[in-house]
Amino acid sequence: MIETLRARGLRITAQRIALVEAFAGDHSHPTAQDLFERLRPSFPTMSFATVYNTLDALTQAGLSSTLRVDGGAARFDPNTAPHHHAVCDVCGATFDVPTRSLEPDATIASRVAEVAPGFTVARVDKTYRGTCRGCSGKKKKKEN
Amino acid sequence: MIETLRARGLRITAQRIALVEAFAGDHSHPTAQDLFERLRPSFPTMSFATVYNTLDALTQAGLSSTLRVDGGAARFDPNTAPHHHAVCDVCGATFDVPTRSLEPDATIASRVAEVAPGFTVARVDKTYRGTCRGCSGKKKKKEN
DNA sequence: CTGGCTGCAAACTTTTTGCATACGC
DNA sequence: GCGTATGCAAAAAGTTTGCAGCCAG
Repeated sequence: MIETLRARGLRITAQRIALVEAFAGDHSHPTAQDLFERLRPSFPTMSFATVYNTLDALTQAGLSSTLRVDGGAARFDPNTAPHHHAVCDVCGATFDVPTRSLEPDATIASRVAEVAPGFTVARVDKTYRGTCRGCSGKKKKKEN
Repeated sequence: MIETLRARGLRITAQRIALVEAFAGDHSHPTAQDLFERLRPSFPTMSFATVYNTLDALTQAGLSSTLRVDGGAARFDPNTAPHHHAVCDVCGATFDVPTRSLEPDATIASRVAEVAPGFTVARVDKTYRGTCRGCSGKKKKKEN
């Protein structure tokens, strides 16, 4: 990841290394706040601006994507393999669900064409909504 | 829509009637701000609190759903028929794409089960990302 | 050395909340 | 009249921005 950033001509700072180390293997889809708090102990001066700046750089390099489900904070995802997401309606837990491809098939393309002529579908995002094991039986919080 | 609210024991105020009239047939997926500005001329005292309050009531009654794509404001959708969305990466235009059902099939259920044992999939949300007719050729704004 | 990066704080946007008042039922 | 909705304002939450100084290349 660091190497990719370097190859893009970006500067490799101690903060960026720390953020990449905290983020790269994290499949919990952390928010900017999560990462900020995780990094604070080692970098007491770390600021939100730097967290967002670095996540933005990673996103533009294709090393991270942004997840926006329900209200609240954006969640960042370092998984670069094609995948969709399963999100628990109760606790918000989010799981990666691998898939062969994010590319639309002909059926989708034609169905979209019916309602939006001239629209080119580049990618299909799917979110499976439901209830995770720990939350089954519990009530849904809020639709939002 | 009004009748459904009444049936739920909610009060039918002039503001709610106005909001429902402005919102019900709107397939542009307006934000709270959009609706607020549309209603302001007729209700100069209309407040955001009331807009959110009423949209929340509609959502809980199943008459509206909330769309969160990319950053920025939530977008509200009065379409209660099963459908997915096509969103333009450039201008953010959003189209409804009808579908037979939002329920997961067996393939999806088993794939989710592999990564999230005990997760019950209730509903599948799909977002087709791409470029609309007017924006083809133009650059993508921002990944977010 | 030099421009991109950082840290800080302040601004901004969107949404929520508290509370007194108004009004549908 | 009772109790829910409203309007207003202030606060909360998340993200962006401006700018002076720092440091990786």
